[in-house]
Amino acid sequence: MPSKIYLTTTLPYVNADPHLGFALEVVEADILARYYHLLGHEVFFNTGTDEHGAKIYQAAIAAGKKLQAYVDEYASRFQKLKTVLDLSYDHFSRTTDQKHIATAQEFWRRCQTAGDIYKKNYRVKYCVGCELEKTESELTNGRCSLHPNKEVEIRKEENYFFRFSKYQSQLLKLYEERPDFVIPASRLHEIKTFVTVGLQDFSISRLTAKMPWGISIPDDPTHTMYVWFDALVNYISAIGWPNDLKNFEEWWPPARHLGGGIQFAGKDNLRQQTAMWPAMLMSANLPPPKQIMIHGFITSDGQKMSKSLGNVIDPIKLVEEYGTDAVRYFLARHVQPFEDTDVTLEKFKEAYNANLANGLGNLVSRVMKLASDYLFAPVAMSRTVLATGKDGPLVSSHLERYEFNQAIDVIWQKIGELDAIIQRDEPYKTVKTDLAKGREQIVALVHNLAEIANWLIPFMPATSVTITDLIRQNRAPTQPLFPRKI
RNA sequence: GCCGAUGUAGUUCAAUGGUAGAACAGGGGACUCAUAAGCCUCAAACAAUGGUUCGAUUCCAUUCAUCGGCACCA
Repeated sequence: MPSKIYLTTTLPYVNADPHLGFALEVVEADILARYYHLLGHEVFFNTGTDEHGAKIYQAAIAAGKKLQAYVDEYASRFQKLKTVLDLSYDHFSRTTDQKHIATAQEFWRRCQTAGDIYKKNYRVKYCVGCELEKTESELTNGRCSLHPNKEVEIRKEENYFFRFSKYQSQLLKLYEERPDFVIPASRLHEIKTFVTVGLQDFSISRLTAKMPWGISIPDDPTHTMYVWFDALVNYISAIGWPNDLKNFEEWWPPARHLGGGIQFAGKDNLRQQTAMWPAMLMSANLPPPKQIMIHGFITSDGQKMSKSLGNVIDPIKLVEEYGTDAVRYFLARHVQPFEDTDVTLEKFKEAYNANLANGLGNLVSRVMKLASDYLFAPVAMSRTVLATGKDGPLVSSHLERYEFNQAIDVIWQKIGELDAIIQRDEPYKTVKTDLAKGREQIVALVHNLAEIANWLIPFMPATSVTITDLIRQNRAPTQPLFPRKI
C-alpha cells in the first residue's frame, strides 16, 4: 500500500567543501528515496546546508568576504552535488532562508511557552592566547594545547538554556517503545545509556555582540540562536511547519502513526539527532522522528581525513575521474553502512576494475553484442519494480534495513551467474550449429540483463537507463560503460 | 579512568556448539561472445590463555591489540 515517506539528511556545515562522508550520507538517502519511489510510495527527500554559527562567521571574516556572499558561494558548491551525484532530492534547505528563520523563531516560542527555555549563567572557558572560547574536548590537562603555558580563564556569560533534563523519562520511554527508533541497535543502546546517566540542560543562545551571525531570539536581540537549535528545526520547516500544517502532518504524522521522517546522520550526530532533537519536538508538542539511521565514518589509510594529513578524498574529483554511478556504486557497496570504513584511491580503483569494468560493464558488452548480432528485433522489456524474480524481495529486505552493501551484493551475484551461464551454454557456438536454439539462449540472457538493469535503478540510475536503452534498441555499446583503469 | 564495540585467508567481509564461506589481490589451465574482460582450478585464516561441554572459531572469564563516545564541537 503506497504511503508518504519523508527522508532527510543532516545539513552539512558550510565551512568547507563537501567531503566524502557527506556524499555517503546523501547517496544512502537518495538510494532509499529512489527505492521507495519505485515501489510507488510518495517520497519527499530533503537536504540542504547549515549556514550559521561562529566558525562560518570567523571564516568569512578571515576570507574578507561578506557573510551572505560567503555562505551563498558554499551553498552553491553543495547544490552542485545534485548533478555530480545524481541526487533526487525534492527540497534544499538553507538555514539562512527567511522561511527557515521564521520557523526557527516560532519553534523557539513554542518551547518557551512550554516553559522549557530559561536564562542562566554559562561558564565559558577562554584561552587568552588564542583569544577564543574553548570546549572541554579542545583542552588537554585543562589547558589549551596551543598555549599550554597560559591559564585558561573562566568567563561567565548569560545564555538561554533548553530544559533538556525534563525529558529524560520521556526519551527513555520512547527508546523502550520503539526499538527500531535508532538504527543500528548498538547506537540506540549507546544513547539510552547516555540518557539514563542523566541529562544536563544545554545552552541554545550566544551573545549577539560576540556572535551576530545567526537567528535572533524572538523579543531579545541581544542573543542569537545557537546553531544547533536553529539547524535541527529545518527538518520540519522543509515540509511546511508551522504555516502549512496540512502538508506537515501528511509527511510527519502524529505519534500514534509512529512519528515523522526518516533521518540520516553520522555517528558524531547521535546525541543531537536521537536525544536533543526529539526532546525539542516533545517540548513543542510535536511527534518524534520515525527512524534515525546512524552511519559510520569514512577514514583514509586508517585515519580521519584531514587537509593536513593530505589524505582527503574529494567526492567531486572522484566523480570527474570515475563517473557518478561508479562513486554511487562504491559508496553503496564498499562502505559498511553502520561502521567506519577505510577508503583509499587504490581500493576504489580495485573495486571499479573488478566489479564495474570486468563485471557489469563487460557483461553488458558481451550480452548485447550477441543480441545485436543474432537477434532480429529487440527483446521486449518493461521497467518493472525490482520486487520481481526470486531475488527481488531479498534486495528489498536488505534495503529496508539500510543494508545497502548486502542489497547490492545480490545484484552482483546475479551478474556472476550470468557470466557463468554464458560460459556454460556457449551461445556464440550454438548459433553456428543451431540458430534457433542459440537465439533462445541469447533472449534469456537479455531478459536477465533487463532484470539487473531494473534492480540498479535506485543505486545507479543513469547506468540503468543506459542498459535499458541498449536493450530496447538491440545494440551493443559503442563505448565501454566503465572503461578499465590502468 | 568510565562506557561501548571490534579482533576470521595478503585485503575487505560472512556463517556456525560438531569438517570455517565469499569477493578482490596472487599461482595454474582450457576457451573466445566480451573492456588482455569472462570461466574452471590451486594456495591461503578463526589474536592469546583458561573455563563450561562428548565436542568451541562460535558461550563465559582473563590478557593483549584496535576503534569509538565521555556534553555544548553544527
